[in-house]
Amino acid sequence: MSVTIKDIARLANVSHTTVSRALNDSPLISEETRKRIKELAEKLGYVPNISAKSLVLEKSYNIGLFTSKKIDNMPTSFMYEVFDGISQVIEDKYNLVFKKLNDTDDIQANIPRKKYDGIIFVSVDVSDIKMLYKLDALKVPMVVLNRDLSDLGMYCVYVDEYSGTRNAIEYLIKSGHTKIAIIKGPESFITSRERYNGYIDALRENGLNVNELYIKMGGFTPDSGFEAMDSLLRLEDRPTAVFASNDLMAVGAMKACSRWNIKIPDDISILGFDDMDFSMYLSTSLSTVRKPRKLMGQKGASILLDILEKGQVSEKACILKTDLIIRESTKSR
Amino acid sequence: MSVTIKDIARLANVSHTTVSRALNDSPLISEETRKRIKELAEKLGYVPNISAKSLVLEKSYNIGLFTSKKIDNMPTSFMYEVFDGISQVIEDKYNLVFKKLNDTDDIQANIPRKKYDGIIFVSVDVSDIKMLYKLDALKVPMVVLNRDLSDLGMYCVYVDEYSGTRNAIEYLIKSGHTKIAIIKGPESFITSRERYNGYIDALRENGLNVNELYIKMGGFTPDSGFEAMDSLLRLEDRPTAVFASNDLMAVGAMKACSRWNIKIPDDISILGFDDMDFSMYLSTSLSTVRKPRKLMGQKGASILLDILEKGQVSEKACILKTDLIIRESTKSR
DNA sequence: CTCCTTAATGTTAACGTGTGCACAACATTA
DNA sequence: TAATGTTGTGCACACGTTAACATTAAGGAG
Repeated sequence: MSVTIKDIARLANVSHTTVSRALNDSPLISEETRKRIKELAEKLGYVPNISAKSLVLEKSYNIGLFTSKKIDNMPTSFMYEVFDGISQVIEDKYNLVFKKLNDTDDIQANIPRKKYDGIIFVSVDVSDIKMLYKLDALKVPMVVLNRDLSDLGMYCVYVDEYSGTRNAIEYLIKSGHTKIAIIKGPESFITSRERYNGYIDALRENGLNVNELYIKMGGFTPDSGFEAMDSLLRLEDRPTAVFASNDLMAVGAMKACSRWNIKIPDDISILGFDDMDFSMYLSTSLSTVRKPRKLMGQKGASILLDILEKGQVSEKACILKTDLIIRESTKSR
Repeated sequence: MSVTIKDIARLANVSHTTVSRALNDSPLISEETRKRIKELAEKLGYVPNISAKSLVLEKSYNIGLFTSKKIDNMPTSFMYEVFDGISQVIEDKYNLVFKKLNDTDDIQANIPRKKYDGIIFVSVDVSDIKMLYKLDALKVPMVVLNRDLSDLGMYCVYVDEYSGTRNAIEYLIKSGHTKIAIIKGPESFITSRERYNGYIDALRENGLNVNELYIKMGGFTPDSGFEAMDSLLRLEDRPTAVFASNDLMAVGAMKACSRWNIKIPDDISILGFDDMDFSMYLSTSLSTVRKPRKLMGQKGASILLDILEKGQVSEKACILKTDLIIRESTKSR
């Protein structure tokens, strides 16, 4: 049996109420008793019973970290890095409870109000919106990561993928490329769309035509990048630069080039997105757009903590910037 | 305010005890009332208050997923895949609470007994043993992943990295290689040691000398693989095959080769370990040893669930096998 | 009809914590 | 000196649930 405030109370010759107050730094208690009780508690190795606290305070000390099943189509490291950032900020203040949700899941039944003091939702797919609405209806403080939903009044932390891509494509244009292809990510992924829009706008606003033949579908996996690149290389009029919507597809694309005996970057430039840990060390190191995944987790967590502890937060949305990293896989024309 | 068993009791004209019994399928209740109460509960959208349950049952419904800070030196996808396997098995039965521990952390204070019904510890570094002893002393059911500690009477699920490596090296030997180098992982990592031992024994038992010059240190990162390979290529008598203790270092090693204009696999064969999602799609696809990371998580979780729910489990240790995947980066002599 | 057994339900207490209210001791003001 | 304010502490209850024990009703055996 572990030590309770009643045990401490008995030994200190006070009521358990006094102990409770002393340990919670209530102003109603004299400095002297507070010190005495705290020392005693420390000595006895007192640890508060979370269940009892939860029951009376209507707090669970749980933070739900949710995402959709679609996350399985993302590179495995993505979720972990976000996660890592979050848990760094949360520390021991809350339990971080991870769950993959289906949009068919009954959120009302499985995510009861009482179970989570706050929610961090990592959104990857547009269809997540259904779940987000349901979660929002629970009236539990929530922060959405990886997607801009400030219009709906939700707190969100996301990366400006549009500008990130646009800058990258503009860099290629400035380097003399005019025939620039894109390998898109999964149709329904938010990041895919943003990156695609950045690509399109960069071309348009620099007076370049959008060539439908240069737009290929991919699935964020190396093999889809391979296939897409393969079909680009079959074109009579090949592009001189290819933007792969993520590094994993860029790897596949590079492999296709090596099959066709196409030299990177001499024959074709390749640009990725994400900057994964291996990207710098590919045989031809990959130029890419670095996305601050861990930082996104940290920001999201600290906003949620602000809401939970201070009851308010300075701004509804936090937008993070990417960095363009130029390595060996891109070259001027 | 949410619905409680007392609310249901009032509406059903029974005592709250009856409701509790009905919902928990107690044999003390008539089939008829059980059905009636359950329907009513469903209709009212009753959700049990976990805190109250926890308080009286002395159960937290939390499972701690712990690892050491050293995990940061592992490829980011490793932890996530293990994690993913675990949460697949745990489902909604427990909360999965992730925490990185320092060996300086006061485990007695931070991981109180009551807080976790069970613990899954992912061990990467030999020094983790200190934490494991402390955790074991809490007398909370625990399963250790990625390491054999059955000697200490702990439940464990791990991969036979020794045999995996040994088979891989023997494959190289059978392919005619005699000058085989290794790029080791971080000195204190358990997997590094197992893989190294597999390498050494494979050479010895096949009558090959162990050449100290062919043993290089690495840190499981691409750049360390690059450096190690670079120094191997400076040798007068170069190896004809290199075993990189993980795929990330293999990537770095391949880059070093491309800098030296060394052709893989014609001049040198490269073999990795892990089989990461991109390994198959490197320009020269990587031969490697596939490690069932997700499966390890699943097995560990199901053993823990058995302990928690059935009170016992068939076997203390579960050993998983690797697969040797031969691709383009290795070639016979 | 009485006594005993059994099945179904109710009564009450308990888990560990926080809080509204009451109260005592003491200090301040008029 | 009486009235009022301030400070520190304790009492009793509440939170939602389970469980030991008590009670009731019904049915069967004598």
